[in-house]
Amino acid sequence: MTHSCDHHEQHLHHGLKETGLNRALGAAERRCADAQERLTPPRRRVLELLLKSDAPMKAYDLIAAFGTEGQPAKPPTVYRALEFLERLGFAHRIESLNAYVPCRLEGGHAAAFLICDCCGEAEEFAPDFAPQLAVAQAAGYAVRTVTLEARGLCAACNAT
Amino acid sequence: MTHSCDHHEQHLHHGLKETGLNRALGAAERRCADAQERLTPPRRRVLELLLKSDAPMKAYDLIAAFGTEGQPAKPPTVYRALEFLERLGFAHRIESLNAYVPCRLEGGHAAAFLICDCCGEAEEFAPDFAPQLAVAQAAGYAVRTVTLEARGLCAACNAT
DNA sequence: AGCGGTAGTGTTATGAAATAACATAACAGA
DNA sequence: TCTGTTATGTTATTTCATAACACTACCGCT
Repeated sequence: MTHSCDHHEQHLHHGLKETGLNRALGAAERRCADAQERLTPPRRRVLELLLKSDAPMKAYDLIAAFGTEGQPAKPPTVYRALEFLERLGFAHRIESLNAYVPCRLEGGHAAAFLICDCCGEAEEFAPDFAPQLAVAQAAGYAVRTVTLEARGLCAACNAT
Repeated sequence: MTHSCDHHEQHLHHGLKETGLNRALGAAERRCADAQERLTPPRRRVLELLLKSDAPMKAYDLIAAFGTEGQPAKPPTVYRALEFLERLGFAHRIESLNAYVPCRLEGGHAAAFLICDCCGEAEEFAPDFAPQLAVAQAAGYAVRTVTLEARGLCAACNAT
């Protein structure tokens, strides 16, 4: 993912290294087992790439990075893995960027993001959708999923 | 826009007919004049198509419907018009659908939608983002725009 | 072990969404 | 009228996503 600022260093998510990565992948394995789902090699690989990344990744970034020797994946391979990861709550799609991030939160799975238009970072937070759900209820809607994307400048980029 | 249900009749937004359409376009003209902007023919045409539609329209729906004698527009024509309409607050993009709707609200311009996955209708509402903005503030984010999209079933589709 | 169903993958091709780049035209102000 | 700016027309390309179909791996059954 690109970023137009020059102070990328100060930012929060630096992609996981060995230890944290293995822990996260292990946790995913376990949650798959619990759900009677399989974290197959391509799915695991895509999750790994997302976890390693500092910022949201585009589908074609993942496609390019997929192979360990530089060979790209075929698009459906990655899109199918992303679909799975989203379904299990391991990843989220950021609609306004056409990009994907690994889920950084524990329990809940409604997705909400603070997205920095300068450095490209996307910070996930646990949203409180109470007022919006009240509106939905008043309108008779049965809500299945809610996503919220707030665009602006992160603290570091705003300071510069 | 497509819809999978068979009770499309009961729904709320039926696209504007002559009178309402002219009123809405006139209002847009006036707001442009106030803002020292120009509602040029292609911009006006795209806004007209959005206002007439029952449901969110895809960019290529607009491209196809643009010419009065069936000739399509060129993509940049429509995309530029949409960019303008969004900038002036006359239209919104629904990210999770890659589609556009005319703004149905008066004052505020943060966009929030209840989207029916069955019939394809998108109902705009005036969001109260207080809890989310509190989170943003705590994180030091300077928020520029917020969009919220709630997917589910509208009252009519849920009943069936 | 052998069988059959379901879920997952590989592959080719194509479709849908959006923009780059550059030429031309319309308009407002000096 | 000249000039800068904003908008449009046009060609081509890039980016994003999925359809369709053949093949394979795995699970539960008898």
